[in-house]
Amino acid sequence: MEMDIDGTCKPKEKEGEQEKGRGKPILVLLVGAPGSGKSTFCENVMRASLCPWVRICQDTINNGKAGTKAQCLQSAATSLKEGKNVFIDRCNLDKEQRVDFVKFGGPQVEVHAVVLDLPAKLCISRIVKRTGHEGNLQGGKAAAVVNRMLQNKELPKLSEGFSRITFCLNETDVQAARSMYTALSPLDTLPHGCFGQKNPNAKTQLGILKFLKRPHETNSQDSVPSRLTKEKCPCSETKETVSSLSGAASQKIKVSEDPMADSSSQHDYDVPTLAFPSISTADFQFNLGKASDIIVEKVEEFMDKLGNARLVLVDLTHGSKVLSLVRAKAAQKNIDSKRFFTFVGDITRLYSDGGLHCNVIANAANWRLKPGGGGVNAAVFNAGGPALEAATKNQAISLLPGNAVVVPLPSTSPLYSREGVTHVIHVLGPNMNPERPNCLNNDYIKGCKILQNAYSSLFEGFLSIAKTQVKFPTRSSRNVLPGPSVPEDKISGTMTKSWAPWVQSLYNIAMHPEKYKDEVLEALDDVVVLNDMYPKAKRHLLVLARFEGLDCLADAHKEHLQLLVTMQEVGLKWANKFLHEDASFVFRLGYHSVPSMRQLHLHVISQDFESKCLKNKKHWNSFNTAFFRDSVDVIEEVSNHGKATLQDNNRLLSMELRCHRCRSAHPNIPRLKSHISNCQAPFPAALQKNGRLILTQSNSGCDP
DNA sequence: GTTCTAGAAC
DNA sequence: GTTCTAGAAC
Repeated sequence: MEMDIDGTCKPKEKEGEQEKGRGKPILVLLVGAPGSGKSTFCENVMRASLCPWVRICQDTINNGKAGTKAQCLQSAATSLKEGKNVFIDRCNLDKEQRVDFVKFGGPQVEVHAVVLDLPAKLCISRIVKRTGHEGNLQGGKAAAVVNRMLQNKELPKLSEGFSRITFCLNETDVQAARSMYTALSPLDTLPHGCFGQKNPNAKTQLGILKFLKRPHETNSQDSVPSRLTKEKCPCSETKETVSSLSGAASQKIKVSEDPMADSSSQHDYDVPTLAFPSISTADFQFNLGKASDIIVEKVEEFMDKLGNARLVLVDLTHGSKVLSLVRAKAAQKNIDSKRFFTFVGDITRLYSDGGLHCNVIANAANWRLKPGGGGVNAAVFNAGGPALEAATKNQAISLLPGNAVVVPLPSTSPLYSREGVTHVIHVLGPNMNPERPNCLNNDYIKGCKILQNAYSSLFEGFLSIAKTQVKFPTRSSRNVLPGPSVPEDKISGTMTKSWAPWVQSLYNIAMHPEKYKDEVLEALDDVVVLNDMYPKAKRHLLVLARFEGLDCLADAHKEHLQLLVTMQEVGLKWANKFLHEDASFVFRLGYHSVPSMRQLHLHVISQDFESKCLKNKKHWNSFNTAFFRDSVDVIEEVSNHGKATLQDNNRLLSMELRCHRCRSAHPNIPRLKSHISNCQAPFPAALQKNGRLILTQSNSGCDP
């Protein structure tokens, strides 16, 4: 169906219908994620409309604070009785949330929906702007929440009881709908039906709307008054989740679904929260009384260090013995019930099912850190998906009882996107079950100690995350050695930023190669050798410097000369090993002028560039322009001038694509790749000097 | 560093 | 309509 701005959007003016339509207020249910522009929509209509409109916003209905759905319903009833039109300004993303409002419809009231089905990206960017936080964390959280909400969205249907539904898929649609409701006079009605829904005709419709858009209309983002941008988000639906701690009286925590809703203090969504299961009491058959003692004792010990962060003990079942024991003991000790409480629910669905956001969850892991088994471990690995498995493997391959390992969760994991979990901490507790490995045979002296250690490691792991989530770690560890200080703005200012998490992996490997046995090919005192995770050629290794504070080539100075030589020697050794296996290989050893990953690393790369990981211009040019600094040249420069020359990255990385052998130019990556797979031209003369190319004697015959 | 995706280029 | 790039997300 098409939205016909010129025709149907105009109010009908037939006399008979006027009579019928008169005195029949409209209730418009806005449907959309946070940041979709619901409040702005209402405000704009209300400012120019001749009708009496009331905006009922769940976030402000309670004297400027978030209220309940019931309050919204009550207020809507009153306004409709007074003959006013009503906007219901809350997310209303599923049928269940809408049904009570639709019930207002009937001979006295008409119920419409306006669906702001805008791209998630746009909503997220608005939320980030609105909250004034430019940081990655806020953006990431907003993204996680909006994505989660949109994943579960249920678009309204006429069958729910709406007399009219207007779908807006972009800003133009929003404007059209806005003008339509603004133009509505008290005597008008709008045509019934579904308008603007995405369907095979959607493209035609958008075309028409674009065409109809008047030239003087600015886009709606510009026309948003600034006071609105400060306003809180309109859509929270407050869920009440029962959790209890303080003995007899069960305490309710309110968790708003909308992370951006303003509350007097910091919003729940922003509070670092660890959800953890009771360790060892299930399959490992640890005594419940002793375990609950240890939980409370350890929680108490960590309370002082927690700040505003929270700990939540989670169990799947109501009437869980551990939970009630812990509740009673915590109440006895007067532990702050806002920062430690218990929760009944699935630890992998705390947010989606229970409305409780926990950015970190603990897993009662097995010693192999592998999926399977049963209980919490199976559930967590299952929910985390392959991304969790891979990320776990990155951190450790096994765990001893009493220890914990923190695993940052990739955004590809459903636990991240659906639940907003950024880290999983695997914990291994003591085992009293003779059927399971490392059984302690009821030695509770040992067992208690191990369980205490397990909780200590868990909580310490959580604290380390909570701290970094407040702010990114600075590179305070650099420049530990005496020597010339390194200017912070190394090349075009790109290196002054804090290191984002993904940038750290090489650093972690360099500092703790023993934790990465699967990846590391060779670990020496000064260097670590590993395969590049995304090799850009048949053979592509990295030689990492094991040196704190040596993040990139710009950090390399005279005092690192010996290290640079060692890196080259080790790189050569591996290149020669490969040449021994296949004499047709040709290698180059060198550094990127400005690397993407932290920790100085030497690339050892075969010159076939035959790899599906080589995908774009930047990949190619980073190995085939002056951006790539040959190790031999770097050593010479550092030796002579105390530093290596670095080349401006932007220009070089976006240069045209040229074959590294014959220097012919190619329009795109696929064509280049197809060319280099056949090009047998000798390498350019400059590359053949000074040992920049590593090849066998017999292969060097291609030299003209 | 990768992944995702809109829209340019073909 | 399909392929490819470039920018933004993480």
